[in-house]
Amino acid sequence: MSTPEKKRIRVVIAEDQEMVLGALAALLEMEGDISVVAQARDGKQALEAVRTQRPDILITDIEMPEMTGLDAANAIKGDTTRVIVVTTFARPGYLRRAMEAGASGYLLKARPARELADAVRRVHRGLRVIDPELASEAWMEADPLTDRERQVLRLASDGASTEAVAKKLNLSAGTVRNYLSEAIDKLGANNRIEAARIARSKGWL
Amino acid sequence: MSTPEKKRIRVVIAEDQEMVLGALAALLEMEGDISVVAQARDGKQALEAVRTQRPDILITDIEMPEMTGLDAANAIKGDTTRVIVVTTFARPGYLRRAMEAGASGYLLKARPARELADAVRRVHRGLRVIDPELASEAWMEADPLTDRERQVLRLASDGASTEAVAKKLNLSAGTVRNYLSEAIDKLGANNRIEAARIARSKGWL
DNA sequence: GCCTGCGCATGACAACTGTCATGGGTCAAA
DNA sequence: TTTGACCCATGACAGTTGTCATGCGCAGGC
Repeated sequence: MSTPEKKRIRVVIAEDQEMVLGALAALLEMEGDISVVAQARDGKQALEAVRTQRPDILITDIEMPEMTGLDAANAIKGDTTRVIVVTTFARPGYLRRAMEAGASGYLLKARPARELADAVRRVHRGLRVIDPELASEAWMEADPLTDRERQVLRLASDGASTEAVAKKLNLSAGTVRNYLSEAIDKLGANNRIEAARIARSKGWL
Repeated sequence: MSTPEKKRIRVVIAEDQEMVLGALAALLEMEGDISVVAQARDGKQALEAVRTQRPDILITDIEMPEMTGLDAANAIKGDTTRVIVVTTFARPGYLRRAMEAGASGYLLKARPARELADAVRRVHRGLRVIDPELASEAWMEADPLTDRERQVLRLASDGASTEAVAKKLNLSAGTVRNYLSEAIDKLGANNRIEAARIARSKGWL
């Protein structure tokens, strides 16, 4: 082979679905200028891999066990390794948090496979890559919920009764009802179920 | 290359996330004995591809727009094309429905990437491939819900009030409450939210 | 220092939800 | 043809949920 043998872009991939992880790695390895130096199954593994491999780029999913990709991104903020978040979800809250965590890219799994390698190259060149679907301002919509409201809503949306939520958080039942009521109001919902659905769809839960 | 050039196993892949679709295709194309003859983004496209390409094997995701992978499997039941369902979810209801739809394989995306090609070969040889995690009898647990109960629960779990569900289904509010009550009882839940969560986790919703 | 936002609480009322008893109808299988 | 499963309905009751007014304490911004 007469490959010019320039230094390849060194990449670590984090993704909790083994099959997808392997497939994405195979995809990137096919590119002559990219090398996958480690594969991680969760956020913690991703962190370790970044610390030991010092890759140019970390490609990470968001929803993973142990530690989310967003938390991992936060942990390596300021590092020389740049982060590209690759996720299923077009949620404003996710994008916002990714940006706050210093990510250089936010790509949806709904995009064609070839865009991944492109994104790697662009980010390596110092550019930012935001999925076009998410690029508009509207997507940066701020999360209106307070921490407590979020906590309460999360538990309630798992099916816990007001009473059960109160016990778990050491609050009075009335207080829990107040928080839920506020959350429902802020989200323009009619009940806790709708509120949870809306919050989740925006990436606020 | 001195490839013996035997006939390759002809495969169609259906998966709604473009990036994953492309990556899986790349993964399989790397195998010398497998050829991806078409890529589908939803169940309808999968059906068309199977009709026109007459592949040996259809690899399909379940949750897709237009038509689920399970429905697609049902539609080509009896065909010479064998079906391997590849999904994120270890839900008994999904496995059961896949089997009833005549699928030859049920594989989780949590499995290593190399198992996909293995599964393709085994199924091509006439074998069945069921993910080990799903193989036990317990997973075949039957869905206790009636059609109406399922419908009502689904709508209610989206946040619709009893009244709203009743309107949508042209039922009286009381009837809806009865169905929900039965569903909650059958699933051992304490309220509609928990009931929906349980049903969903089993693949019954 | 004063205001604002947040956390937490209570009480009261109205609305919604879950349960139960009871009864009607259809349809398929035994 | 009888039984059983499913569909649909009503009414009544208790329990849960959502709303609102009101209040206290605490921290950060101005």
